[in-house]
Amino acid sequence: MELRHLRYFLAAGEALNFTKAAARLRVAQPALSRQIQDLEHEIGVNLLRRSSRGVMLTAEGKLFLEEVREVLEHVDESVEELRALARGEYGELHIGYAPVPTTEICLRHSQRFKKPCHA
Amino acid sequence: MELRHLRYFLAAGEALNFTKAAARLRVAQPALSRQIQDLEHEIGVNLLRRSSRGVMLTAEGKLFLEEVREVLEHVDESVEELRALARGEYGELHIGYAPVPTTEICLRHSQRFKKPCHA
DNA sequence: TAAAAATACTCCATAGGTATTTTAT
DNA sequence: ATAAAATACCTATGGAGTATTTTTA
Repeated sequence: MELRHLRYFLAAGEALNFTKAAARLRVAQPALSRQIQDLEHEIGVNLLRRSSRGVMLTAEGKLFLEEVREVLEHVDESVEELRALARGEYGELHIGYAPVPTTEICLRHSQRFKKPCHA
Repeated sequence: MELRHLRYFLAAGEALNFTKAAARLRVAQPALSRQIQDLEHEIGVNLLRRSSRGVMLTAEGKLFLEEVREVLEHVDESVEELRALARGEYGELHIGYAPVPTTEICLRHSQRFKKPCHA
């Protein structure tokens, strides 16, 4: 299982229509269909009920859709948090030596530090 | 980004040695190296510091490793929960009609229902 | 020089595309 | 007859393997 399977399932579970979901994902409809078939086979559970009028979520599909939303959000948030840390906007501040300590020293390092300055 | 990148990073971040991590993942060492390079390029952050003695996590890498652990655990748990639901071991129980209702009716449906039976 | 990671290249598995068929309304 | 999903088949991207080079304790 890869994030692709989860992203595709999320799109299909929201659109409730493979053709529209595929368009939103910018892939062809059969590609989406097969990825979701593969996902269902791998986990061994039917997530969607197909018909010529579209798609319905099964009870299992409803549960999994919520989990998938959380997982994908968690991934996105983690990456954003990581980039913010790398830009130095966020994280712990370690000051070992501060001549004539004032709050100015803290402000020099970050606009967004969370803990109160004890320097 | 795919789960493969996260799984590989987790293995490398735990083993702190690409060769050993690759062995654990049952892939060749260059395959692991390239996937992690790709991951670092995609998110634009160095996660590991390489040396001929092995690997160190950067501050960013430490943070991300924790998030990745949670994400992968969440995925695993979701799938297990889903399979349990499909096996009928878990989930809500809806009874619309129950002639001569007794607790026996509830037990017939599930060994593991969580809510008390109100039938 | 030994141990580990990176690079070069080759191959192939599979994701994705197009065309078509099946299905249900 | 129409709209949607499934199937068949083909192509090609990129993931993974082997061999080799680079790097640094």
